[in-house]
Amino acid sequence: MPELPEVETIRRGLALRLLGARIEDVEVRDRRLRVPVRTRQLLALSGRRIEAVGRRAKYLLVHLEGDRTIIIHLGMSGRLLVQDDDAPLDTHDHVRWWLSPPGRKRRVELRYRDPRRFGLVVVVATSRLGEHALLASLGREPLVDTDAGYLAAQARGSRRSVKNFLMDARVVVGIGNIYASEILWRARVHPTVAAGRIAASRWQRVMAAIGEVLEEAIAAGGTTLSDYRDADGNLGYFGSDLEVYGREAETCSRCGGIIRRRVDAGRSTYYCTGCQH
DNA sequence: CGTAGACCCTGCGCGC
DNA sequence: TGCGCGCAGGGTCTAC
Repeated sequence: MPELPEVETIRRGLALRLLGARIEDVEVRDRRLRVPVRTRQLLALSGRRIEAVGRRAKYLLVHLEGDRTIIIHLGMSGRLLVQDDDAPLDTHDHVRWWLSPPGRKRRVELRYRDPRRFGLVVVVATSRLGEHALLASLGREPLVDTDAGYLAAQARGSRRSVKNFLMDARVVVGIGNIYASEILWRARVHPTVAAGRIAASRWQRVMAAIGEVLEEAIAAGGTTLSDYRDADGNLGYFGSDLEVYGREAETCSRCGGIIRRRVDAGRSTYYCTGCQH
């Protein structure tokens, strides 16, 4: 479901509400996520405070005192809800944490909900976070490393499509199916062009587009399609700002061309036939 | 080796 | 109203 801007929006929401909170209790209702939940490991975290909420790629990192981090990935349909009282349970509420925030009487509940169960909740030692299999081979953070030369170097000799290349987390993280289309529209690059055939000047455009599209989406609070919510359960609103994604047969706002959709390996790609080459 | 495609799972909207 | 189908934002594995 979420791409980098959505995850970053959720991270900020969690940090605002849960920093310094102490874990009081945990309940695992369904451990069958992408990586099976280790219930006893999660239960063993009771009593610890949340020291920071970080992010690497689309992984949320809940750092606890005592060298423990909970890695949370939302997959396609995952949500994290922060609730002040016991809201009605959903069939797909898999993990519940009860937390006591500093200076507040009532405890709050953090709830992990994920109908498709493509996400995960994993406990690791903070000191060995970077070595963990989930994180070890991830590529660069696009909002931190903004070096177009790196993309050009990684793409050298590659015949795969530039859209596929941008979505490869070993190269650069956080770019999913929606923003890959949006970024390439912004850069005026056709999604099926071979990554290895893109000139340095065009990589500059692509890199700039990555930063702009992701930053704007974060500023807007994350894209909304069918079911996205931020940490408070509010709808994001960047969805209406998407230029090509989901706009098959509509008119390009830049050149008046027709927006087309193509499907590769079951994933839709949207692009303008007029101004992307 | 690089790359494309299948697959994990559930829910939703659409056409009939 | 009910049913079958296609589609969905991620990541990993397999086969060519």
